Amino acid sequence: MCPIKAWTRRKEARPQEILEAALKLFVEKGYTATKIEDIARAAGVTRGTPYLYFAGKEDIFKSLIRSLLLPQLAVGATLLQEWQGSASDLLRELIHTWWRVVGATPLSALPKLMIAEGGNFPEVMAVYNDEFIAPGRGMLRHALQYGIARGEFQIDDIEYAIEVISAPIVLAMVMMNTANSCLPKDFAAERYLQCCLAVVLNGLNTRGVSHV
Amino acid sequence: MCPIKAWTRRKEARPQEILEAALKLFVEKGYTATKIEDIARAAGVTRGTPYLYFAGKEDIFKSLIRSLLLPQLAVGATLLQEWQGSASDLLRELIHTWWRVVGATPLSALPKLMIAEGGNFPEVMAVYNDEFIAPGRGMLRHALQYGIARGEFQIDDIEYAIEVISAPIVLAMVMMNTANSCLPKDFAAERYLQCCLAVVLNGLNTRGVSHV
Amino acid sequence: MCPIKAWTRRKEARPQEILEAALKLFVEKGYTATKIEDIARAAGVTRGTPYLYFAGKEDIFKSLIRSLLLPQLAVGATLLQEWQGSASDLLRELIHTWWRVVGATPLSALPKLMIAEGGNFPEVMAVYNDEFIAPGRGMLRHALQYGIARGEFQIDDIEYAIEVISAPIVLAMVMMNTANSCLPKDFAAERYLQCCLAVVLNGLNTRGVSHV
Amino acid sequence: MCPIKAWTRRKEARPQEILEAALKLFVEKGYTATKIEDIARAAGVTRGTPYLYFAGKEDIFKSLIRSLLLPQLAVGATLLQEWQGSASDLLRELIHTWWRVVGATPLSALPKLMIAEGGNFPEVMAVYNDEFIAPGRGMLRHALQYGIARGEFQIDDIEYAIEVISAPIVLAMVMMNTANSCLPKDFAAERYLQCCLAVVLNGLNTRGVSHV
DNA sequence: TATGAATGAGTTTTCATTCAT
DNA sequence: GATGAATGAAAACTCATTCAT
Repeated sequence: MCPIKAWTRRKEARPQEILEAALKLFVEKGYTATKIEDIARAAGVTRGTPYLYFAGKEDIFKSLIRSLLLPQLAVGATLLQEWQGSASDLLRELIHTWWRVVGATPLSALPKLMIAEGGNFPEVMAVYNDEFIAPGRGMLRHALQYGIARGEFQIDDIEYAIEVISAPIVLAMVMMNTANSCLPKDFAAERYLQCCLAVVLNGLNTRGVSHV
Repeated sequence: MCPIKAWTRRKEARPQEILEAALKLFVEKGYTATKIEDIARAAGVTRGTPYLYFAGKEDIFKSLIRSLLLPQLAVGATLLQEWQGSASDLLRELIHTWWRVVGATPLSALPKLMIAEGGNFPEVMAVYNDEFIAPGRGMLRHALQYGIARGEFQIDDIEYAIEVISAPIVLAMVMMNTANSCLPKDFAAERYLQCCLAVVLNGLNTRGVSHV
Repeated sequence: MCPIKAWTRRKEARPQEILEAALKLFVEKGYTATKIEDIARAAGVTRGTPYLYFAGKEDIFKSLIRSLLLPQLAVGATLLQEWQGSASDLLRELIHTWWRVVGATPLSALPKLMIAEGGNFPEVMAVYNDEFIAPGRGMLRHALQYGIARGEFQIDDIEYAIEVISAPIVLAMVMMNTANSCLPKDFAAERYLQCCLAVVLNGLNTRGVSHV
Repeated sequence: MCPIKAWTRRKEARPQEILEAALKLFVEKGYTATKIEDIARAAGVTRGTPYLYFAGKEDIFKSLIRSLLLPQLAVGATLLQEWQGSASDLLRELIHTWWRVVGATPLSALPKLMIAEGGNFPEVMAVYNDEFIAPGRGMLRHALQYGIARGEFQIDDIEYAIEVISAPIVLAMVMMNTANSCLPKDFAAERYLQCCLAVVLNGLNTRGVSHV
């Protein structure tokens, strides 16, 4: 009825600020456990303000995912088209690009978000699968097939291999967004990717020696 | 009054039934989004009954994690102590045992549960890390060190390697508990593990040939 | 979280009590101005209880109208079928019956309710028109046509006459449900109906004398 | 800067436009269900503007009623003073004047407004009764007494007769302001008034014949 | 004057928890 | 032990009102 202190800033960045606050909290506490007022406060506004820009909590969630997903359309697809070198290097490049474009950005929150909340938002899950997961798998698939064609890779089961190769990256993104996760302290992304590629490309076994 | 009184007193597995129902729903919808009444109905009882066995919703969650975790203390530790063969075989054995004991049981729900809800239950997270993650990592670490000592494995960064190797298994467990996940249809665990071990042990590169 | 004093009564009459409280308040203050908590308190329960029986405020309103309307199906239709006497007496009988069945019961609240809120509930309005207004008009129409056929009534415009004849009754019902209405103090329904019928049947002009 | 500055300063009919918009919406949806922003938009201004002219929503409502009521003071009182002819004709004249001055103008919205909202605004209701209803009833009373004095009318209960005679007019005004009302399609006011007067003056019974 | 972003009190609605039966 | 009606604290959402521009 009688506001004590009215707004001082008026930005067109408001919606973005709200989405950023929401992302942080949804990732941290989950969708249902996050209160609108938490989001509002984290965005520096009051209870009613988010409703000026979004229809409600669910709309905030969906807009959030959408705003994360939209810029992702067609990323690094050119990388694959033009590649001339070895499949190993292509895979290295792909993984590093992936991390730069996804893992080291707010996008890295998506996997955790969708693991935790996807079941409650089937349509959002479908969009996520179609526009984020599927293209990513597609690129990996392309690289693996390229390696097989060159006689460089030997893979029995491509679909499963895609899963195996991407899992360390995905799980790292999840863990980076999880407090008290079991990730080694001072997680160094670069070294982790190196380790990941070393295992994936060469395996643990010492080169050329079969201990089986 | 009525001498028959066909009132088959419900077995004392009541608490267990409630926990099972709760596990299913917590995994499916998340902790906060799951209503006590949902749990009660799924367990075939009414709203008030869970409170006869548990102090409240949070107690159900904690009891649930505890009941999953407790039987796990010291599993397969003997495997490691007595192993005589190759490190590759030890790793194979370890992974398969892990899947049998965890992946193919209700325990497989734990990772998703803790990813989604761990942030809201730090103490539970701590227990999970201490009693589930740490021992698992410990066994993997042991196997890797065994392989290094035998000159069989070459690993620069053991802690990261542990993460890389376990990620495909963990993520598979997560996906198995996620509706509309991106897992390939008709996921065949056994073949997936094979693929996983093939990559981890030998890498993608064809044996003995360096394309780098 | 910790109810001080739990319920003492537990009735199946609860929904009815809530509807009665709601009727009183809706008529008194209007739909939007009536708070769920008002209804709850007037029904002797607390905020949450109405939601055990109704989906929400709108459902209470619709259920209310429905519960008022349902018993009305086919009322006094028999009166018309069997009538042998004069049309004047039929009209007298009809008006008195109408008052007894509607005007002197909670049903008398309907006209005011629909005048005030019908615009916001078009479907409810349609039901009200179809099941309450239309049958009533139908009976009046029948009586007037009966009178015309007998050469007893002379009416140029039946539809408008129906309106003219029913208006005093309807408006009386509205006013009876309006605080500080302009109805004469100590409104005596019986005398009002007499007056109404006197005017309608004989007009104000002294019998047989034309002052026009 | 720009010398043209085609910024046609909005006429000072602003408050009037706001009241007109408010009248339309209050009648259509009710006071509480009408949002200030609805009114503002309908008046072609924005949320804040009504507050430049009115203290708040309630003030808009009261100003509205006042602005409708004020011009009504002493309307047609002269008609009564100077009448020389028959009482029937006086009544005819009165009813037609009433319709012209009230029924065919925005004033016709008043009855519905007061029926729906009067209970929440007792002071407004009092003003309405004193300045609108009472004078109207007074004029009718005067005409009826004139007719009785002339031996032209026979009326047992003047106050009730006033109600009976005015009800068709009042209810017509209410219905004209109600969407989906049960009024016959293409309501023709003039014919309705004729019908009304025919019934009121002569009754339904054929002249001079008693069927009772 | 006019705007419209922001506020925050007030309502609706949900649901964990209690307790008479 | 079990039930489920009822509670009431808390969360989602609305909207009259304010005020910097």
